Amino acid sequence: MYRLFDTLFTAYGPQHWWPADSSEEMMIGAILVQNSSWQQVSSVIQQLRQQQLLSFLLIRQLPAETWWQLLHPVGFFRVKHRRLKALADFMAHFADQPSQLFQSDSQSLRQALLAIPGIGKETADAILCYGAQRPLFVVDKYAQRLFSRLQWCTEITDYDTIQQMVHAALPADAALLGELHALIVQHGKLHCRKQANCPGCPIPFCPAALGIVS
DNA sequence: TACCAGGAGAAAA
DNA sequence: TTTTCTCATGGT
Repeated sequence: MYRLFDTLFTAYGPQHWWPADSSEEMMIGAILVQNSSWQQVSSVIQQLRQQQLLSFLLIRQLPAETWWQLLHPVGFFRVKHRRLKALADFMAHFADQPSQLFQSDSQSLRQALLAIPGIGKETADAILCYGAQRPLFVVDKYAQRLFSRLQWCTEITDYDTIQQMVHAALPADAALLGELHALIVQHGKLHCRKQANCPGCPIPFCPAALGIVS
């Protein structure tokens, strides 16, 4: 796992995740990016920032139709508004201050986030890692695909097993685990796409890149 | 044209 | 319990 991190870091350099100006923006972005490209989400967030709409309060106050229009470019705009609303309702219990929410220990924080409709393990761990600086590896399709091609797991290995594998191999360091996830996403976009044949893959020990397996 | 993107949850089997 | 379907726009 260290070798993978070093290889990816050498190839791509620091990724500077999560690209957000505040924890509030980070949490909103985590919902918006679900099953969507960051390119689309980034432009929407930029618009929201310019209009000073990146606020849990305004998510609660403005009518759904307004948010549907604002979120339209990222897709799933009705679903994502509903999820943002659920998150904003939850944050009202913490005066809309992520810093208040993040005072809890990691386990109860994760359970609380997972209890919010629309926040699953990946989104919860992203908020914990990048928002609250907790040492949790975010498992996504890119990680599963890469580890599968490295023959460290299969394509149906579940989230918890993959996460535990990474946690067992690396120190409990939020910056390190966050950087690894970001590097894997960057690598996935460039060389490890779903139906790609890994052209130009910088991982010398990847069986798929070597053509050993498909 | 078809596939895919920094998922999650409900419904069906 | 596991698999399938739904949500939806935009880039490649």
